[in-house]
Amino acid sequence: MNKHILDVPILTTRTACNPSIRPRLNTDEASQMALTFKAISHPVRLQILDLISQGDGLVCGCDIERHFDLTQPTISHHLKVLRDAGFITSEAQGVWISHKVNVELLNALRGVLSMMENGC
Amino acid sequence: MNKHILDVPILTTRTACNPSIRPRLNTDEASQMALTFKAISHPVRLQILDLISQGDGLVCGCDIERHFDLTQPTISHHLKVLRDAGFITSEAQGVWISHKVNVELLNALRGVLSMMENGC
DNA sequence: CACATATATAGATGGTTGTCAATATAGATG
DNA sequence: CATCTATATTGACAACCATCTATATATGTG
Repeated sequence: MNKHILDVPILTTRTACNPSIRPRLNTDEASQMALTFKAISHPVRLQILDLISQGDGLVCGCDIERHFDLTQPTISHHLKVLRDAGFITSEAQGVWISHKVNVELLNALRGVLSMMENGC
Repeated sequence: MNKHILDVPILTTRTACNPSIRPRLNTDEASQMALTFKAISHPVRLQILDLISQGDGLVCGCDIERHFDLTQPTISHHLKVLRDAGFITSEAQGVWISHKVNVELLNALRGVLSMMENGC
């Protein structure tokens, strides 16, 4: 039961240890998904997402900047990365712009991780 | 109800739009988590993880290489990244090394995403 | 023991990313 | 309208990353 599939006689010239596995993610899907994960693969962006998720749709850039030792353009850049990847939506409210988390995307990512757990 | 918290009189010199939000992730936690997400922020590594998750602990490197147009050292590198981040464990089984997915880590990541959804 | 196969390591290189300073835009208000 | 505040854009630079080629290690087999 703990033996490798190659313990079976090989007929082809090219060895095939476990020929039964097939990619479920095609290249395009995997690339898209990688871009999505990349957007939250930065400590500052994770913390920004953390902050925004607590704000009930009422968090502006200046609320965020206050928590970091980074310049305004850098925070603006990170917000853009999160927005472009679909993690947040931003809406102008007079002078400031309020941000909120896109719950659907986070939920979809949880589904992907779940698939990798089950193997099916 | 849809008004910003700054609609309240300001007493300090520095404006505070939404002073109530606080980071729940400290810098170390966020950095660690970012490294973890970074490991799956690459299309090839996502596809490798996908393949390994289907193999029931019986997938070797050669099973993986076959699915990509990449050299063996490159696949070996990606496997190392996944292993170092804790996504897979690898066990020598004679000539080959069989890989399996670390379900606990995937589950923990789902918990993080869940926290970002709820805001609590 | 010689050789084939699976995997790892080292070093080089081109591409991407995070950050900053400087500047621009645009809404609100005295 | 002049000014302040919030945000975006641009361009530069250093750090990091993915990939390759070449080579090494180690296990199994004739």
